[in-house]
Order: sequence, then structure tokens, then C-alpha cells
Amino acid sequence: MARLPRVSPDAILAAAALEFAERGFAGARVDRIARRAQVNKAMLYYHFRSKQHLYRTLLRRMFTLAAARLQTIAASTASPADKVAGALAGMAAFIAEHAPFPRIMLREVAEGGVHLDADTLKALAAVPRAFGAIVHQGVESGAFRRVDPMFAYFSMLAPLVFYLAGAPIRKEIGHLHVAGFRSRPPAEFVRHMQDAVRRSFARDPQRKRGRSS
Amino acid sequence: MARLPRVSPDAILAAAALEFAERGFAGARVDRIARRAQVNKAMLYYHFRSKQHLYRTLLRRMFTLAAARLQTIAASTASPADKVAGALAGMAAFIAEHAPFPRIMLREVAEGGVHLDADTLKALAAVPRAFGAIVHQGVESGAFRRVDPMFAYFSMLAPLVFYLAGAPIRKEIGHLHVAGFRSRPPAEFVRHMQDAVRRSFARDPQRKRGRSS
DNA sequence: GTCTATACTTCGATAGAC
DNA sequence: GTCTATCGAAGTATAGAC
Repeated sequence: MARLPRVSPDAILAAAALEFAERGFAGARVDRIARRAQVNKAMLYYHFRSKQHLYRTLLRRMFTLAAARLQTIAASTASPADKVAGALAGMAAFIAEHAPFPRIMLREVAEGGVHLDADTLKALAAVPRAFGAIVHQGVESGAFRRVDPMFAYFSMLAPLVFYLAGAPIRKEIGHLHVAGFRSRPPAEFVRHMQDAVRRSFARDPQRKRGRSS
Repeated sequence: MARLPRVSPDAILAAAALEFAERGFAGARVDRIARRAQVNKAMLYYHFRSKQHLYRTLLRRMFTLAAARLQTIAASTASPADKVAGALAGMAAFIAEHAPFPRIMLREVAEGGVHLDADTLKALAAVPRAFGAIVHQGVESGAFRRVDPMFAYFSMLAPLVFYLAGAPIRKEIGHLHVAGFRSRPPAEFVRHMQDAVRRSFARDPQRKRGRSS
């Protein structure tokens, strides 16, 4: 919409997302990002101060977009159960639009956030927070049994991120003819998770004293 | 048990595990591994041919040990439900003994296995396979509803690995005073997962036609 | 804003003495 | 088997012309 569509910065961020997802911060090569974005390397350093600054900018943006998606769902008028199912579908859709996201997320958890500044860490923290809010609503309203929202976050999002980030290595392993490694499509895994979570969050059937074995 | 307890190779592997977990393959420094293991760098290259060879040796060993733990549980005479709970506890115990494991696992999934050879990939594949076998037994025996064993693997192990690997970054975020980021101890999360999985694998209560809404 | 050429640094790996 | 010293390849970043 701007006067001249200065494609450079966005093209650089898109190329950086691919490179950082595939190789990680240390393994990523600035030359390769520049080549992928079809810009000169000096141009990259002109727009972003350093490799680290580029990385932080990219991650802040990604985490903010992902959290926004979840916040929209949290603020909707749907039932808690539908919000939880919607959160899983929403994150799967977000990843379909931003393919490098899950691998970057996995890497950053493993890194322990060492390359991130406070702002970027806060942007990252907004993702589990938005998710936890949805679960918290469901527990407070009595729709779910008492589950810890942060625990629920890990038990729902981790499988999704893991499964979608794991497509390349499953493909590698598949080449070795290892039994049971046909990779089923993401949509089927999302349905599995929706089903699993619905069952796992459901309140216990009411007994006389509400106490099970 | 050997004549002279040549500590070098094992010390190098232990130091490498820490370094690769913290920094990844590309970020790891051979000098740092040697210093951590208190051996000369040339000695490291004498025992292991290269950084890549050291990495593959380490991962092959780790994956093989983890898979063996699961295979033992799979071969036991416990009920499927107990095996599943035991697999979660067993993996948590394995990670307690091998702290670098979850971060390395996360990184390798994100890497897509690019640094691994066929043997190491097969060792990695043995982990989900052993896990899938346990779930498969439960489904076949009628103890569980029909769940895809590989899907079940991702929905159970990913949260555990993610949660345990995520301790450092949660600590970082906690320093920023972000709400809801007190990190609860691993044992509590294991219980949460055991509970969640038990509910999620349970067969539907028998209705007249076995068909729900 | 854009490019070329290059300075400076780090790192994996080895040669060669003991 | 063990160590010191160092080579050569990459890799981040910038200077300076246009």
C-alpha cells in the first residue's frame, strides 16, 4: 500500500525465516539469507543491524502473530470446548501459513532463549498465556475438570508443533524403510489432538461423592 | 571393568552431550567440548574422527538407551494402561539421568536429521517404534479405543520432552515477571500427562449402538 | 539506497614432537 | 596416547565508491 512497494525488508524476513528454521541461529548464514531474498548482503545489514537483530525481529513478529491468533479465539463467544478445538485448528492453520514457525519454536525452546532480548521473550510468552487463558475460562466455568492451564498448554501445543516440525525427519526415516513411518497428513493429526483433548479435559461423570478410585 | 579405566571417551561424550544440547551442532565448539571434558582437543580428534562423528556417536548411544528403556516396558507383563503410564514415567526418569536428552531431541527434529547417518536415524526411529508398540498392544487387546500408535506417540512424548527441555527458557521468562510462569516440578507434569493419557485412551462407555453424537 | 571488495575473527582439523 | 602450534576455510560485518 506504500508509495513504492519496498519488498526488501519483508523478503529478507521471509528468507530469514526459512534459513533460521532449517539451520538455527548458529547454523544460519547471512550470505544465504541475502541470496534467498535476492538482496545484497550489505543491504541486509542496512535494514537490520546484525544477524542477531534480524533474528529477534523475525521471532518477535512470528510470536506476536501467533499469540494474536489465539487471543482472538480466547475473546470469542464460543464455548470453552469449541475454543480449545479452535485453538488447535487455529495454530495448525497459522503453521500452514508460516511453515518455518514450528521448527523455530522447537529450536528456541532448546536454546533456552539465549539469543532473545526481553521484548522478544515477552512476545514468546504471550503464546502460552493466550492459550492458558482459554483453558482457564473452561475450568472456571465448570466446562472442564481442574487442569493446570500451563500444563494444558504443553500437552496440546507441543504435539502439534512437534508433529508439524517433524515432517522432514520422518521423511528421512521413511526413506530407510522403517516400519510404521508413513506420515499421515496434518489435518488428521489435528483431529486426533482435538479428540484427545476433548476427552482429557472432560469433567468426570457425576458420582455420588464426586470421588473416583 | 577394563584394565585401565580410560575415562577419556566417556568424559568426552558427556561433555559433548552438554555442549550439543546447549548450542546445537552448528553452535557447539569442539574446543569447549575438549575443555569441558578436560582433554586436549587433539585427543578428542584421536578418539572421534570429527565433530560430526562425535555427534553421531553420541546421538546413536542416547537414542539406543532411550529405546531400550521403552522396549523393556513394552515386553513386561503389565496391563496396557500401566505400560503407558510406565512409559511416561520411564522417559521422565531417563531424562532425569540424561539431562541433555530432551534439548538434543528437540534440536534434531528441527534439523530434520541432516547431520545423521542411516544408523543413527534408525536408532532414533526405535524410540517412537517402541512406544507405538505399547499403544498397539492396548488397542489390539481392547484396553484402549482405536488410536493411531504414531499419533499417540506424539501426543504423549512431545509434551514431556517439550516441558523438560523448556525449563531454561521458562526460567528466563520468569525473570521478566510474566504472569503464570512459575515452573512446576517435572513429577507433577508427568502425573498430569499420565492422567490425561489415561482419559484420552479410554474406550467409550458402551452404548446401544456404540455410536456417539 | 545499492554494490564490491575486504578486514577481522573464529573454528575445525592436523602436523609433528615426545 | 598426548600435547603445542598452526594452517586454511568460513563467516560476520563494514568501508567506501556510486
